[in-house]
Amino acid sequence: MPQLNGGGGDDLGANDEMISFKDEGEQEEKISENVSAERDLDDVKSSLVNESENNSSSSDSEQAERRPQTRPDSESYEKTRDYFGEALRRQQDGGFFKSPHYPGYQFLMFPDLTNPYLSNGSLSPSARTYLQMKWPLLDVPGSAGIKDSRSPTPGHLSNKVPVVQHAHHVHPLTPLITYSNEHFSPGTPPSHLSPEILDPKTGIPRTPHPSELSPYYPLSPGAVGSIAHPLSWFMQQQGQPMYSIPPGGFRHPYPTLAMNASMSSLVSSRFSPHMVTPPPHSLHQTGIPHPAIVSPAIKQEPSGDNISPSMHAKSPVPSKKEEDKKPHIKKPLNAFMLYMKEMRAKVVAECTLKESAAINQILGRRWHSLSREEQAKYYELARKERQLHSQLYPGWSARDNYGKRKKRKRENKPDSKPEDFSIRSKKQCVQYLPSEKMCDSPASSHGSMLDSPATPSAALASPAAPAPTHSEQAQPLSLTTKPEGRMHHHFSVPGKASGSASSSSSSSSSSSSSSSSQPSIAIPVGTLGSQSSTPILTRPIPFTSLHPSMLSPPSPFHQAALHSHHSLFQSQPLSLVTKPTE
DNA sequence: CCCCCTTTGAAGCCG
DNA sequence: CGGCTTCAAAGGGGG
Repeated sequence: MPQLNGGGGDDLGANDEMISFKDEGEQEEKISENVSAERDLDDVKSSLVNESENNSSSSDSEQAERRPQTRPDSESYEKTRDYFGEALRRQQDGGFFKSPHYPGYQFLMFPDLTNPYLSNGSLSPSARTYLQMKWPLLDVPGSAGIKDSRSPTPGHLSNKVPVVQHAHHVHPLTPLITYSNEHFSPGTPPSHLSPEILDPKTGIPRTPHPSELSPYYPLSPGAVGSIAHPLSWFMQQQGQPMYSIPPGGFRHPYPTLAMNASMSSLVSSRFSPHMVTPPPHSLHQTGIPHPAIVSPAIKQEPSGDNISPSMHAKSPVPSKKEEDKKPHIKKPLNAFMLYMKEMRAKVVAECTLKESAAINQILGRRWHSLSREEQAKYYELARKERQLHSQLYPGWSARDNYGKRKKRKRENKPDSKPEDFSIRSKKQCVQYLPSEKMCDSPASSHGSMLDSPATPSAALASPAAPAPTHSEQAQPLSLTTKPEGRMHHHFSVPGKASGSASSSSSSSSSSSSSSSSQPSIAIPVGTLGSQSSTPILTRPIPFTSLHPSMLSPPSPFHQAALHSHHSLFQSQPLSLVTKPTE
């Protein structure tokens, strides 16, 4: 949330833009450099591409770099191209945000299964598949095209969609939208809701039609707030409803927000009326006092009964019983996660790879390749989500989930014994990058747009607000993977970060961008070694398979840090290798 | 069966 | 205030 402040959470709009611009300018010292850097990147990339890409035509790869899409079909390419072109034009016109994103809002209404934030709400498998559809929607035209060919059309899916879950989504969303508005202070009356969305007649917020939505986006650069709505929809469509409220649970946390009804109607109309009905599992429909209270998970948390009164208080470490009872409220998704959700299916479809790790790498790359505008969208979405989340779950704090995760991933293991660590290390280094190589489109992508700065969002929310350019620069080299990324975890003790861990991690972290904890960047060998990462490729991917583009470095973005990182990268080019543990 | 892996970002915790 | 850690999604792979 602090970030919000920076961005001026409330007013996303114009200010954001301004800010973002500023950032860029401020960014470090050098805008000009950035530009040059971009060029370099392009060059580098192209060179890399050529080198790396044996199979795929270099030309393709190049193009791919410029376009976000990965291995799009020819059609998709063109579409994309057009799409971007339009975006550019619009930008030029003066509106950053004007670019039409997510044309497919229509799909938004997917029924989602359960509240995304609830752990319980896990999607059924079908749901997941379902998700795939989502991206097509979101996706830019190009992608959609692709999708069609390869995967079932969304429409089909939608049909398939189980009636079961969706109901939740619907309602939940509404709240999002409304809240998402500008600031939605908890107390904010519905009236504040963005006018755009509100129904003129009733004054009630209405769900934007897909068609309507898209327009909004482009329209108001300044009115970021307004955008929020669309975004929220967008998100949902992606697969999971952003904030779905437990079916029964809180249906009306904010009764005032009539949106629900309207929205639901929309959805229902699109999908099936049935959807509206609450699913059986809705646990506490009635019982829930606070919106914040979420129903316990249907699946995961059996106990799910109601949430103890304390819930909104957020008991940090309740007894087990309590924990069980407490619904697990998930963290709001950050920009990247949102992006992942959206794009994952696409990437998967394009690539043969199925492993999430590999896909995520690609996604990470793509993320960097996104234009700021695009990223900005996600940042905003994320911001809105956070806001919404906060409203929905006022008492919730991220810490509530600490320790809840199954096991804390890495660290937990018994601790930071060196042994453990070594173990872990073995896998880390592996690069999952898919052999498909093409899958990920390279970076520069819209590059053309890149110049334009400012990600509003960046300014707003994301601290990182990255300038894509930087990242790109780094990319080329980055073959490396991040070795250490998780290494620290080993060291650190699960419960609390162990000091030792920190130290070790620090090395990595240092390399890493400022904001991001993870060091995605390649670290100097020495450092790595300390961490132990042994780069063993557990799943070795043939080099050939790897594309440079895919490998892009992690997150360079972050302003100042970037530069430094940047240098690092160069110095240390690939680490694919890894070094043996210390 | 569960965790790991991987990505970025946000938030929390700790010093 | 800075650094480090945890968690969010996702799904094949591995133990």
